[in-house]
Amino acid sequence: MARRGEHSREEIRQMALDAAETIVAREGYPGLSTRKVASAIRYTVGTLYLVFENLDDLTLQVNARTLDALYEWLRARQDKGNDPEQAIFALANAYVAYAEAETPRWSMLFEYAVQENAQPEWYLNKLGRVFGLVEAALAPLSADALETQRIARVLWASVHGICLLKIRQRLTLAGNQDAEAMTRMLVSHFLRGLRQGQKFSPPNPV
Amino acid sequence: MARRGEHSREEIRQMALDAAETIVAREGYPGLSTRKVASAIRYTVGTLYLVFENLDDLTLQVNARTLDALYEWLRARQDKGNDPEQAIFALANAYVAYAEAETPRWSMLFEYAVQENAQPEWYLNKLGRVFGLVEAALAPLSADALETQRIARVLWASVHGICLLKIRQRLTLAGNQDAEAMTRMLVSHFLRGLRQGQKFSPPNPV
DNA sequence: GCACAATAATGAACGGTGTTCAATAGCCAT
DNA sequence: ATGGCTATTGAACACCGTTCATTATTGTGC
Repeated sequence: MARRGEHSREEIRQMALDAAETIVAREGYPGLSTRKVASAIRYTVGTLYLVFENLDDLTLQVNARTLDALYEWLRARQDKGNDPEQAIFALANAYVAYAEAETPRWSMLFEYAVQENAQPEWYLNKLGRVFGLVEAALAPLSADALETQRIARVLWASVHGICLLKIRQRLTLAGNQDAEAMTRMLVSHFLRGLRQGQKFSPPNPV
Repeated sequence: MARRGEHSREEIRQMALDAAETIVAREGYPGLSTRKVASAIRYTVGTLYLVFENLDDLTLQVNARTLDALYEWLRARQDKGNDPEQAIFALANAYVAYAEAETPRWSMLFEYAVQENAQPEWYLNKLGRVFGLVEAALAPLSADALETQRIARVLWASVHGICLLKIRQRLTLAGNQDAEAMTRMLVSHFLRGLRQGQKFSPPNPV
């Protein structure tokens, strides 16, 4: 038996999350199991259930860490110049690069099917923080904050879709163009269309 | 014991796929199991393994059926008018509508993580057929078939990304715009940008 | 009509999974 | 030193995918 009180609950939590990340990195999300995590941190399954509600909870917390890591990754690669298009390119490329560099972790964000969409608010906030980076880059293009948010959602969902295609299908179906070319096509056309549209309509359309 | 030869292999295959679809519709992909399928068709697990390689194989064949159904769904809702933008809108809305109407089946297409990307060619062909509809709608916008294919891939990956956001996050993060508004924003800006870009560069850019 | 060979179908067995909770073992205060 | 408190355990339960020796049923040849 592990010595009583050798680790605090919080220490065990961190150890478990570390172990889970290692397992996911090596075997992917399907390879993650309570028994593997428990034995990796030299505790038993029972102990895990004192710290996590269940495997879903553990999964969500691993994903939360991934969102934090992704946020920092994107922030470190931001283009702080004045050209919004350049800034968006930089973000999109950084996003695709993260998905490539940390494919299992990144995949797990979406493979873990959220039943009944019960993502807690703190988790949605972490997601929102990532979207916030996109909004910040887009802000110069629109005076309206709500409109900026909408544009950011649409654009980022699209970049994500391309990223999925790259990672999951290895671009078999993408006519051999790479993800960078695809995001460039998407972003440049979308932003050009956006600017053109604004020329002929008020900046805050109803 | 089921009477020997009561059903042909092919009949058992179809019964199993029907049963699997019902289970997925009711409980989602995670609820699918060999034992449930077997008991639904009043055979035992062993028999399933005479007809399918394993559960992955069965899953892939369910997905193949979904791709066929999706193809027919989209084809039935095509806009055969002359306006490519209208045609793309119609396809995008039909795609989102299918995802809404058949959420578990649709989700399963992506929840089933293809390890090592071992999708067989016949499966990729079915996927390609769906993309083909998008290409056909886009064809009037570009003389170059390869370019059309690339545009279709980018645009459809993007529509898919928006669709994912709608289904998985219930648009919590999309600033309450609905998926139709998002796809309209995406498609209209993207296509406007595309047309504008072509004004200033040769129709077949190098 | 009967025995037999061929084979369709079975289901127990194996090693895995998430989850629970009575039992236990280690620490602290007395 | 002892007893109580509780952190930790791990066996138990109900599931899972997969295999394959066994069984049951059939059509065939006599």
